[in-house]
Amino acid sequence: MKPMRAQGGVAARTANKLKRKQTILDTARGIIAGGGYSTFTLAELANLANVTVPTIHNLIGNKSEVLKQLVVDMVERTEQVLFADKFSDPITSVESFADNLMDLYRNDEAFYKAAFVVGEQESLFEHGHAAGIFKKSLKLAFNVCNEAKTHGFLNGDVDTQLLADRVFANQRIARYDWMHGYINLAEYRKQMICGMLLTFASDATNDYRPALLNKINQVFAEGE
Amino acid sequence: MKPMRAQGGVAARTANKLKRKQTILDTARGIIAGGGYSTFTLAELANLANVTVPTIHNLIGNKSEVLKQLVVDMVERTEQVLFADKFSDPITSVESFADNLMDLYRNDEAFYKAAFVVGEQESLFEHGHAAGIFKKSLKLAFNVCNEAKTHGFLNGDVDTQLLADRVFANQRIARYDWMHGYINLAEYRKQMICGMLLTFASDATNDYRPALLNKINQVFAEGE
DNA sequence: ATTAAATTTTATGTTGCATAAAATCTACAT
DNA sequence: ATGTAGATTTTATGCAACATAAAATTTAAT
Repeated sequence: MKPMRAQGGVAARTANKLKRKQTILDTARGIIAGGGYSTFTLAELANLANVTVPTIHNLIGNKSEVLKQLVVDMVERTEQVLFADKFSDPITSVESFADNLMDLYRNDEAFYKAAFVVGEQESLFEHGHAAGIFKKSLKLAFNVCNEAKTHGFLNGDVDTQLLADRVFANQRIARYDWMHGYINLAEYRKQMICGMLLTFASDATNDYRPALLNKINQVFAEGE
Repeated sequence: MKPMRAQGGVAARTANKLKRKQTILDTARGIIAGGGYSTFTLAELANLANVTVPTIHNLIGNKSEVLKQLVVDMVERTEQVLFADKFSDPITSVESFADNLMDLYRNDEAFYKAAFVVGEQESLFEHGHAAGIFKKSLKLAFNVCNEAKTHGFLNGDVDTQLLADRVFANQRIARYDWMHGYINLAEYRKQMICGMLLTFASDATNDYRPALLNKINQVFAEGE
């Protein structure tokens, strides 16, 4: 009869492998957070993670793959913020969204910043991806616009999709300026809130607009 | 008496130098327009321009310098569009600004796109630079907002600087999506116009707002 | 303890940017 | 016409970073 062949420790190995992989990714995260995208090299990563470069290739893949992992991780965390609280009014929605985001980013600002830069450079935020963060965020914006219309805050003179596009766009440009180091986190919050609320103001009822503009001017003046 | 020393042909040499330099830059422009930022290497540039890599270093500088020259050239051309026509009303101003920009970019779309990507990657659009394109564009937006207020199109319930910031931001995010290949030139125009006009609508008088919203919905629906 | 498979490392290749030093060219003065 | 100083280009080389084939080592089940 054919003897049983040794199998190697498959399950245990797999677990170890995952652990080592995680160590490498954590180290990568630290490098990116510390010195930004440009200082990140496989050689340094290997060094700090106490492995060699080919090991990184073996466990994770090429440089691009390593970066992709980090961005996916970042996006997953960010997406949790997207599940917004129940809608009451645009001002509350926008403000709580902004504050949730700030709470998240404040923890590890350098990393989030760098991860967004990497995601942009590696083209990981394509608008097309149905499952991507772009589509998800846009859908959230659409829902808020829709609710705002339903609850009588808006006249409905502007196409809901158009309004949602602009609300989201105003959030993105503020993030863009933050992630490129043009503005700090506080300024990001300011511009995001002002941009989104100003967009709502364009179609707000005459009753609701003053509250929006009031809030906008108040946020704009904060810390001046 | 000390004999006159040979001087070398200084003036003629300088002229030739400029001509060769221009040839290299034009070639670089072609490469960038053709294959984008990532395909651009000094070796290929040297090859296509019929010089060697050190010559490029000698005449222009390192890779970053070459790219910078291209971007400066692009910005100069773009800035000419910024000297807007005389103000009459926000809709006309925004539309003619958009059309001027489109006319410029349509000529050599691939190059302009690539140049913006390069400028971003080489950090040439810093917000801080007083003489930079950011400050100039923002100033233009401010002037238009100011005129709009003076001419009675706006209520003046929103701080002019805040309004200008948002008008400009809406233009930038549309450009961003275009230069990264997410949207085409026609969509860039659409989003730019809708974004800017919607911003004006937030503070528009009740008399003027319908015209704005009408225009916005019309532009949004174009080509659907 | 043995063993087969998984894993890591050594050694090497490739590409791209950069520059020192040698070779060449250029335009003027005679 | 030709020599020459100085400008310009090229040859030769170095360096840094990513990538991978093949050899050496480790691992866990038997």
